[in-house]
Amino acid sequence: MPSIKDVARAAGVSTATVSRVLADKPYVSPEMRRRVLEAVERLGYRPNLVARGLRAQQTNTIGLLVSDIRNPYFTDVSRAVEDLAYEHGFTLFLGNTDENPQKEALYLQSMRDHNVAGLIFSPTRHASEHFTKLNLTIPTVVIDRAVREGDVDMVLIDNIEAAYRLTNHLLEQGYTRLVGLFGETSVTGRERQRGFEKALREHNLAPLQMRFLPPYIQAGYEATRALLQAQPPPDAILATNSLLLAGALKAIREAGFPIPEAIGLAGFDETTWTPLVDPPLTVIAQPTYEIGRMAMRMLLERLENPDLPYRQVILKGQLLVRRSTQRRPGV
Amino acid sequence: MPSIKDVARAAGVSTATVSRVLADKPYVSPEMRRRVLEAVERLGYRPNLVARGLRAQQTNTIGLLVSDIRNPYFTDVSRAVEDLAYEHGFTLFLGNTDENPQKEALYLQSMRDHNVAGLIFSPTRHASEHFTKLNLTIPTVVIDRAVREGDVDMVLIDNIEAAYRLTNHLLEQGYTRLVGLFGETSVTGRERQRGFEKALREHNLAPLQMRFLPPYIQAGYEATRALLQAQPPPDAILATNSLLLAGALKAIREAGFPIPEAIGLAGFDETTWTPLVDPPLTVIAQPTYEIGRMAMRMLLERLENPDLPYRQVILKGQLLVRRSTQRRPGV
DNA sequence: CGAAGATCTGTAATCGTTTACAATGTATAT
DNA sequence: ATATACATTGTAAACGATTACAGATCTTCG
Repeated sequence: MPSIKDVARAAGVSTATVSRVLADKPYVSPEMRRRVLEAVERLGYRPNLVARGLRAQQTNTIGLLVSDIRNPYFTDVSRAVEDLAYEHGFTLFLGNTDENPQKEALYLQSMRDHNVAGLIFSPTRHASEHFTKLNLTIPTVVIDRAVREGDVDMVLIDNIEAAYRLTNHLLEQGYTRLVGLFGETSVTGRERQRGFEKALREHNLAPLQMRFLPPYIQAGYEATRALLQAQPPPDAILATNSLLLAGALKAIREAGFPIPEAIGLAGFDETTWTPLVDPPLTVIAQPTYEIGRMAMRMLLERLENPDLPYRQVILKGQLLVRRSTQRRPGV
Repeated sequence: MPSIKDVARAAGVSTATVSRVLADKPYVSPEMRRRVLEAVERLGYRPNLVARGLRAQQTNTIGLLVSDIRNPYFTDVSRAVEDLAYEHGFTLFLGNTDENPQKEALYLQSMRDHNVAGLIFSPTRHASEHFTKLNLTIPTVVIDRAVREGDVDMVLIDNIEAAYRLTNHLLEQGYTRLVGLFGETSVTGRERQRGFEKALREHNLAPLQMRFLPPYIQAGYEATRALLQAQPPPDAILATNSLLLAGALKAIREAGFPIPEAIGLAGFDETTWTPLVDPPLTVIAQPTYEIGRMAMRMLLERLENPDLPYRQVILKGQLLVRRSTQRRPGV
């Protein structure tokens, strides 16, 4: 692997000149430029980004920390972040925190140790104290979950409103014995619960049951299975992420309750399968790609201009009504 | 951010001693060790990985290059890779190549420029010549697609056999007018086609149609829509990845053909939704997590011991028979 | 013609580590 | 007591880039 010294020697110039040519600095004669470029070409020289990162005290990398890349929401977000990062010459560090504060802390450490230029991050519910210390140093955009302390930009959706809207839709369809399944690990779950309860309260109803669950299909499945045993059973289930939703669907199917007649099912997050299952599912679609894009754009802007005021962008989810909740009122 | 010099000063020792303590080298007196650790603790010192990477001429990073992280296959693989990387103190660079040889080449460059310790990589069909040059330098494990040249380890599944098995299953169920949808961008598609044709040939049948398509749901949807217009229409469709499979399902649904009676549907890749759609889909499940784990394990072993002979691990897919192909023969 | 300024190039310091080597002191063997 | 080995610590040179500074040359203009 040739270094800048090799190029300098081959071109018969100093390393300073090579560096200047490559950085397109002024005050380089055409002749020197020609010779340097020729040598670069001939040797196949590529600047060592590690060395550059050390000297410049900043790298062209950004860290993306999510709870689990397999969650379709984060898959899409990551893809958007990567696209924009690629376009701007940044490389992406990826980490899964599994909603584990300790893992989160270790990854935050690691990102700082690698001297990333910026961070896009979905913090766990008890965002580690490590985080608040860190975001003073590293420009950070928080996604998916609001965070109180710390100077950060945020990209969120209005969870309360979205859950409220979805719940209202169920109520309008005539469902009355509602059950809510929420994620237990992030504030997102809490917020969606608030929207759920608010809608019920306005209809003078109370939730039949509410469960806070870890983000696994299995958890949604087991909880739903248990809930369906109740007398009377719920007549609608709202699952606030795609994993719980998949689990709920599986349980309802197995128990043999016809959807949407005996029981309505609605949830969060549009995925490949929500329109393909039987029946197609009513969901709140989050603009995942747009969230990722916006987060990365805000990060780039802050890197450009660190004195920008901190911003909080709230995007709106979209209600996609499908057959899983299409029951005539009063049936 | 304190550097090793600050620690040295605070502890009243040289930087060499600090480094030795932190690296657990022998020949350090207990007293020095105590003082250094105390200073490290007090200052909150963390070694700068960029500087270390420069000096050591190797980093604790590895690159993961896939065509699209949103493909559930790669999502799962990446998660497995990340898990193992995390356990071993490696950080992951992620890149999407979009099956675009130019993007692939740029990312390979970038990974080398960052001096990654190793690479896990699913090459496009015309793996860039850049790749063969590169893998002489960087230990590489190729996944999903076999590659002829270059010294690399590989983790694959036996695509010919898997497609053969799946096709045979369709034939045993009495389907005779088979259509195959294959990925056009990787050798994987070609191999699966070979297995498909082999099974048909052995039954003295010929494929009704074969299509090579880009890896998008939309592509599978449009192709299937067109194919269903034929007279006579196909009575079974085999789609060799989850995206084409989703598209095919959507098209068949819309056209109103009952599955599995009028038309059988089978494909590759187990996902969240394949057992949940109507009807549940027969697929070849690839051991995605195991593939990622194995790839990372092989990479770690090679980093440990560069002189290992190159290995090719072939895992077997699992045939999951579900309702979408369950037709009594002769109906 | 000479001074001032602009242009071009190189020397050497620097970023934060690790480590070869040298220097010093201490214990052990003869 | 002397030679030898070993233990402990520090000095300084790398790793590969960028850049402040200075020196050299060339223009320009009064």
